[in-house]
Amino acid sequence: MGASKTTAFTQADVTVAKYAKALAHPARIAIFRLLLERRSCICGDIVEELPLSQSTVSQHLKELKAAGLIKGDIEGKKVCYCIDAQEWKQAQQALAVLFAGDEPCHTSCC
Amino acid sequence: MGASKTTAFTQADVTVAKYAKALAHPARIAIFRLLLERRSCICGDIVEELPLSQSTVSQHLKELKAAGLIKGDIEGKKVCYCIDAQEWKQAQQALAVLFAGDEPCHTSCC
DNA sequence: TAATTACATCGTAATAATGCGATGAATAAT
DNA sequence: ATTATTCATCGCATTATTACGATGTAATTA
Repeated sequence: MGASKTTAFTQADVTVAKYAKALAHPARIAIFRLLLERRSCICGDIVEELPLSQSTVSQHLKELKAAGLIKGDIEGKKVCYCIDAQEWKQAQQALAVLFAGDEPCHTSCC
Repeated sequence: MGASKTTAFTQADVTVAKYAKALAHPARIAIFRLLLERRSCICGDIVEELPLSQSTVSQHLKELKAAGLIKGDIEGKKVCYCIDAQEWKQAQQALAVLFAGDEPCHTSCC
């Protein structure tokens, strides 16, 4: 196969997995960090920060945009990317389920 | 290609991406949630909770184990899985970088 | 010992992801 | 108008992921 059985899972699990998948690549993490650090939006300067070709970076940006995590506004001939604050808050809340209990395992086995 | 250029990225970014990748599937999210809820370890009861075959679940467990997020201890003929508390704390810290600034974008473009 | 149970692994098939060069579209500069 | 810049998209090759049945392994049970 190769396609995940998204039908049979919880909507919440699918959502969390979607966000995790969007961040499941070093390049996309780097892009996201850039957009977090320089709170202001950046454009294709991202390409120069990454060891990837322009087309590859564009593709990673597309995936982040598909997940809803970032937005891209056209500014003349440049494009300005920034984090979608609302969606990112939703993502944080969805991911927060995994950060709940911080206590170790109490059973005998481990 | 198909292989990510892990060489040219920050070690931190590679690490975060590794954890995100491990959680980038609804089945693995479901497994992880199960291990969080029932704080005690579970074994192949996981298979009955998921709409996947035993071999597929075993593969997902393998990936979570490869990322270091869970451990599996053999108990007779059953195997007991649980979250690796130490590694999970490291993962939380690594992922926390993305949860830093919660202020919206201040520039003109968005 | 033989049969059963609980998992892991192998083999296979289908799909997705990664990366890049080439091309295209739109705006800015000359 | 022509050229250059910025970015997106297409096409291709390569590798990774997902899924499952079949098989193997180790421990338990009959």
